[in-house]
Amino acid sequence: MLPLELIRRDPERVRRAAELKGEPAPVDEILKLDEGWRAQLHKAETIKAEQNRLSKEFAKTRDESLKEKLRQMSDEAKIALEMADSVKHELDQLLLQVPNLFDESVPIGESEADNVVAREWGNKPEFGFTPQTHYDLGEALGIMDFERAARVTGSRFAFLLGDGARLERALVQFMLDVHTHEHGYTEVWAPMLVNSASMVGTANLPKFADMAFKVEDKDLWLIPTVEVPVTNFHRDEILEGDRLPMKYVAYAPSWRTEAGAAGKDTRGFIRMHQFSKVELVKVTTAETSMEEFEKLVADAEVILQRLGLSYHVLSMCTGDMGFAQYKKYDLEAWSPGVDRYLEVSSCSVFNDFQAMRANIRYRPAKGAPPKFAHTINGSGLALPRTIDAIMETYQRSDGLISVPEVLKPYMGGIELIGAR
RNA sequence: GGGGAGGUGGCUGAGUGGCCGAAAGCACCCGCCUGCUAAGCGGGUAGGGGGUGUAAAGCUCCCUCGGAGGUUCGAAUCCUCUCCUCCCCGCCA
Repeated sequence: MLPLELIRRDPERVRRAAELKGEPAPVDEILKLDEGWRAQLHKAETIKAEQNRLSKEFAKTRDESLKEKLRQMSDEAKIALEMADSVKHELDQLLLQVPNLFDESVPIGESEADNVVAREWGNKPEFGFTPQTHYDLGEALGIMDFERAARVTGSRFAFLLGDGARLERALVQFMLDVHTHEHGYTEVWAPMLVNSASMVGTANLPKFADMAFKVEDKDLWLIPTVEVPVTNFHRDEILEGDRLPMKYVAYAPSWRTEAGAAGKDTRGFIRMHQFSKVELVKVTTAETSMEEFEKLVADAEVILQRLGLSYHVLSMCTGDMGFAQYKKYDLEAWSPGVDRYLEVSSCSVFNDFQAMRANIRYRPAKGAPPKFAHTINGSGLALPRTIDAIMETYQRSDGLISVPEVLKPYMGGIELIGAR
């Protein structure tokens, strides 16, 4: 969330950011409630101060005549504080609904059509035949099964089998190895259910409740991304400034309801209710966050480069970047079978937006007052579409799939996927 | 799942109704001392919010001892609920 103080001081800036993001922002209501809250709080605290003073006097003098008056003041103070609290509560709820500001470098725009290609890498592969889609290849080779998944669970789930399942496992291992050994991230194995406070911390609540699966009768949610438990790992903590940036990499499944995506990407291994993801998370300072963000994006790109996949980096425009993000890049891998780019990573910097919600702070120096941290995260990478891009890029005319060089050690040395 | 013990500042830990936002120790910071280091001596160091300051500082008030309620003029301390941790028993991959 944004600091109340910022909204007081510069409401116009907040309004403008919200407008360009296409998000509603209850700035006027907030300003009004803020004024009311402060007036009521002042009133309540005045009564409370007097009550505290007289109560101390009573402790000394034991003057019984004070007692009845104190009893009354106690009630008055309680009511006044309750009134202030209820306004503050309302105010806090509204604050959670205000979208983040955005960086100067973010392109202004309304939809995905306005996103800007920041850079491209690799050449789109040429085939002497018409390339097949990953789902045709996968079903023909018996390594992907959507039909049985629909029977066992429902739509937007998949079984991977044989070399397909192994490819998924190999990719996870490969990505984790690169990020831990070469990029200096600490591997994390995280809970896959989190409580509501954590969901609020990363801004998945209250706004995006319908995107996540909720456990019945419990205050637990299936993680829509492992970013949620990993970022909340430091919730309500004050970190030592010299330990920053904290760098984590976590592998976990993500669960999403995909509400609002009806009819979109219904074919293939693209938009699943459950998908694996290797996620990068950083907690850092205001001074270094933009630089650390660019480095994180580069760390994710390394995976695509090593896999030999052609991709481009999109700088997301204001209207397409989302509620909580301060700046965001999407990495999209070229998938010749479906003949389009598939999003395999989304990398965002949040400034202190999440940290304020999750109360993650750090002490810049010994004895200095704590400041809110900056949080960053990005996929490095999401599995299904990476698998799609590999299958489609490395397919052969006979319908078998070559194993990318870097994955061979992770695939037991096999050269071809689907060979029997 | 049953029984028991606990949750206090960066950490350890004392505190059973007002003198407590909190002893003591550790850690850390500033100063003194010392040829250097260690030791020693003196001082300082929780978080959040409101008001007042152009800002910072300062001053001042309010809140916070896992969380939410309650009793009381007054709660870290008493009561209820709840979450978490530890120990014993049972069950289980």
